[in-house]
Amino acid sequence: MTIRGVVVDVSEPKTVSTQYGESELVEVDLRPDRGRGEPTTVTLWDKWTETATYLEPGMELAVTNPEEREYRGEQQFSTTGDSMVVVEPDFLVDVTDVRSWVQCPRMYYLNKIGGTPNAYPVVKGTIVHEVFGDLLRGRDLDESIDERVEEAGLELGMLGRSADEVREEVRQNASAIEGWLQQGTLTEGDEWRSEMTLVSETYGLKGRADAVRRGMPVELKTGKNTKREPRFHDKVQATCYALILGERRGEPPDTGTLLYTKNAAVERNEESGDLSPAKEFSIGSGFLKFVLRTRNALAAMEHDADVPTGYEADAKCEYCFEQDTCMAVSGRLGQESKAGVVGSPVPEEERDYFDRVYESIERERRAVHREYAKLWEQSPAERADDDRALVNLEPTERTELDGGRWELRARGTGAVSKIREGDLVLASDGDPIAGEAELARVERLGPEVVVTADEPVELHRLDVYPSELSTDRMLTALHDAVLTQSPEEKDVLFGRREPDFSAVEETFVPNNDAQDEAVSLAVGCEDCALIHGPPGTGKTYTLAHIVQALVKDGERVLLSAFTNRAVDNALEALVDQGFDDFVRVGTESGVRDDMQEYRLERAGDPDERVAELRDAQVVAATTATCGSRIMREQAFDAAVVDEAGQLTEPGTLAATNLAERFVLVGDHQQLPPVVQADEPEPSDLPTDEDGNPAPGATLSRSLFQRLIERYPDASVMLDRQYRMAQRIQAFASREFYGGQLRPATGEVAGQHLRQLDVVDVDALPERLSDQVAFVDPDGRAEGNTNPIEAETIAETVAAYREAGVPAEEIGVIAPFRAQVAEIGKHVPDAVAVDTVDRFQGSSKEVIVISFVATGSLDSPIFEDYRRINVALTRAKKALVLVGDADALGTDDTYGRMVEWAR
DNA sequence: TCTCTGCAAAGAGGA
Repeated sequence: MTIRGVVVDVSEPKTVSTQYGESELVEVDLRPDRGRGEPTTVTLWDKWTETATYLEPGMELAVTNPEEREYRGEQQFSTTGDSMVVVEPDFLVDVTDVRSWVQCPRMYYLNKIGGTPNAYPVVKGTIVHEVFGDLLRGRDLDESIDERVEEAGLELGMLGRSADEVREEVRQNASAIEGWLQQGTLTEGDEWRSEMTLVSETYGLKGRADAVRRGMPVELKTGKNTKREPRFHDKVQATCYALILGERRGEPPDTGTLLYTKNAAVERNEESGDLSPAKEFSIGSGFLKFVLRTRNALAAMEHDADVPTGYEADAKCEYCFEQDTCMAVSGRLGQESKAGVVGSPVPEEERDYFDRVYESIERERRAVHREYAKLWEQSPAERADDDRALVNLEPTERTELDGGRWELRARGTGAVSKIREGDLVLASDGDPIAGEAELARVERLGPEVVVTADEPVELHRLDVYPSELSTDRMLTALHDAVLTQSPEEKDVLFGRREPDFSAVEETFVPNNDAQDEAVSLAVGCEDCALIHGPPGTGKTYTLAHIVQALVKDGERVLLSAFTNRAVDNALEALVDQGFDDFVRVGTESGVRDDMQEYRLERAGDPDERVAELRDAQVVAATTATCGSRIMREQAFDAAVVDEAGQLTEPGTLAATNLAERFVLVGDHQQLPPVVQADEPEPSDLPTDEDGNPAPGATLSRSLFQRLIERYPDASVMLDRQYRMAQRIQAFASREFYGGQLRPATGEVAGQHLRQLDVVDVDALPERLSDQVAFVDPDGRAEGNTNPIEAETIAETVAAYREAGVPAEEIGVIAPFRAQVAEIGKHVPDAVAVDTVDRFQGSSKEVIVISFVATGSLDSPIFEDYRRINVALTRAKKALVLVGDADALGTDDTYGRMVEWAR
């Protein structure tokens, strides 16, 4: 049994005499049910009083196996010898973070904001870990080493290491592993699992254990340790895994193993001590509790987004390898630090910005943690209608691939989910938490589901695997922007100076003034240029011209965007213009097939790989990839960023940090960045002098929008659109672009379906003969669907089809995923049916929009008018709005839309 | 019960 609730009060510690002598206690008042229940008191005894010192009202607390008693008619609880106390159990602490926290809380913080550098020990450690896994899977040693070193070609090249030298070093480490495996430690009955993904609901921990042998954790270290005992922080790490394994099995393992593989390379006469690589240690309940208290200290600090000072630990700073960094960061950000402070702080507005963005990112991190919680929130059966998992798969085939990986196949159920091909997912035997689960890559979806994974799991279920990668990368981008950029480079970001431009006389785009001005602005900018591209205005085409013009000036250019699709589209535009001297950085599954030939391979000869990147004049990658440790070391003259309106501030910074100056291309009147966290009410946000949210106070306001509002003179709006008929674009132009958006030519303005040879307009019903139509089907919303409306949509689509419009040229847009699925049942596959959000960026001759809502517009999805802007501007020749006129009329903007469409 | 794209990850060194 576990008592869990929100802390309302924490008493002062008291010392009392008990039958066992003096004991300390703290009483904590909790409200169960996430703060909704009646308050109850939990007494924390002895060492758990340490955890009480971090507790504050508002934090969540869980106590396992408490003693329950009645006191004056009230139910009270207290810790027992079997109890575990967990602070903020929903906050999932990474096991490696507990390890670095034990070394020094400030080291944890520095790692978190600074990211992992491309350092040789890290890269080598990774290779040795992979070889370890291969050996456990019974693979040939030499073959494994050759392949794993080859795979790290790019990283090794960046570090100036030769493959031969690395192979030799890895071989020495691996021989220690092999020797240990052969020592008889590995017997027939040994049960091995390598790289085990572990998540603990009870203790709020997650991580990947290097290996688990007979239920006991084995951690591999590529360093040496000639002491008898494993290093303390290594034991802490292994014990965290023991804690999680204990939750799964009822009883934690009593032994952990550390494998120090460099011991094998130490000369016996050089150093005395214990040279055996494998060191075992026993895991007692006291140690398990210590590890959990450490985790609690970390979680409590994260609750308030506090910054550790280093005084929390008794580590000696003068021996610390991070001392210089630690002092420099403290100095720049004005933080208190045990190691001391060096340098002077950055200006106050920059420190405030850092704090605000940091908090926004940490809110987002907590939202990702809640996604993890959904892994165990519901039983598999209940999840049948949940779109974050594919359940009830029937495993059909398991094939071992070259390199020891497995291809797993299963029969699907045809259910829809947010899982897509190429995604990284948790593949499991049906229970992703307590059962066998492995990280896997989705290769194919459909009637047959195909994934690849390291272990041959019985494929019954796939779950979305939440990732903190983008939050981590936003954080390092923030770090780099504030701490590594020069004061001059930061002036514009912090509103201290108007962006500078030098005059450009050349003509780049002869037949479109705004596009030409955009290219001139971009080429002449000294700081930044902002290109505002409404729907259909040729922003990708313009962007490609900008890249080419910069290249012609001898500049090294970074081309980036939020999505892989946008990056590849921009490259396609470049290829169309006859330019293909670029390198595409990204994962194989992310890059479109026709761009694979430009993709930078990671594997190969170190010198060749790194030369390919270093010598590239144009490098293209998503902003997430710009934050990777490889890209962070690249430098560019200019960064050109597409889809900038959909990027968070720190997301944008990941790209702009790498360049001297930047060009942002986007449209802040279309969809804003996707943010998972519930953001504070606008009234609760700190504001700037114009009444806008202060920079970075919310992630859902893009840097593009902030800068374009702050520096209108640094921007150009592309005002001529090549997509929509005049009649179709009119409403969007008026509502969202101040009437500035207009058709590029008379031909564009006068487009009509009758111009398509295959279409017989006379065959269309009267109400669909105009370019814009409104239909009220008199439907009824049922949750997020409206079946009657879906039928009307299907009839409308059928009418266009019968008149000769090809299915490929018809698109249907709905606000909700559920309605998308409903409509999908009634229209041919070739008709694209999708949510507004996923339709952004594409267009069709005919667009039919389903509004779903009846009676009123009470879903938050209708609150952001930018969503209707996107929906209405996808159509070229015909647009049909299908919805309840009364519901739409309850809102002024939607009401005007109906008036316009009728 | 609102919308959702990116990413793999991996860690040595000492008084």
